[in-house]
Amino acid sequence: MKIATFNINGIKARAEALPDWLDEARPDVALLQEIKSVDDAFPRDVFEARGYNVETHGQKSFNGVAILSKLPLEDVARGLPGDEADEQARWIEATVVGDRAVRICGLYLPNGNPAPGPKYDYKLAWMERLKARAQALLNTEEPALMAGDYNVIPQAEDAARPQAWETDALYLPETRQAFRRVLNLGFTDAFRARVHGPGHYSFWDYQRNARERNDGIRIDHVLLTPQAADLLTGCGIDADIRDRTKPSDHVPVWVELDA
DNA sequence: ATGGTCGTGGGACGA
Repeated sequence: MKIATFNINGIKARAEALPDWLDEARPDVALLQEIKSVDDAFPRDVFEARGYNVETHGQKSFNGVAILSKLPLEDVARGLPGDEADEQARWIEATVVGDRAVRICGLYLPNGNPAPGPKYDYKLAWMERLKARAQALLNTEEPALMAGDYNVIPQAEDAARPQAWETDALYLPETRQAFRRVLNLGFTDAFRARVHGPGHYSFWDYQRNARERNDGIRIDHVLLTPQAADLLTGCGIDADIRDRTKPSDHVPVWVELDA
């Protein structure tokens, strides 16, 4: 089962690039972030025509997440638990039934800039709620994963110029600590389990020719429960997608599970 | 130090 996460930065703007990537990469499951669309405006027919089941959790103009799956989706849930007043569409999860059932969560973690400030407070509070959901997933002792745009640069090796991010909400010590607290519950960063060293990024800013200079950061992650990590057979970043016509500023990150 | 680029929606705001 191939599962990919992709921050598409607007479904309308990716009307060509997203289907093209799906046809090439052929993921069984694609977790999308920043669809920037309400549910009714999401072009689900484009994906249903390719054999995908479509579940969205949209919002007008901003945020918004979705799951595309060639396998049946069960028990779909929208919204990260822990704050009934939170109206931002940043979390969707479902059980994907292949050879085995896998609980799959798609997330768009708040950016948090500028820090300090209310947006950074929201980011840290959101990460606390994430930790609670993560612990609940572990407690099931079933294969599960949480994948998406974490807006977290975990370590210096995950940025081409880490010094440039020192005061940024994506790399502040408190941000990285909150991310480690989730990992330390018992999750595996799928990419780092298989690929070591610097130079592997999932985001390049549109500005300052960041892609041409490979001035990137690795902020899109797939975190696996131990039972999912047992099934891990591959992981990759489709960096070349960033060089296509009208690309997102993020690229897909994928895992292959024996499930 | 500043501004540089996108997307949404049709003006700012978010990233």
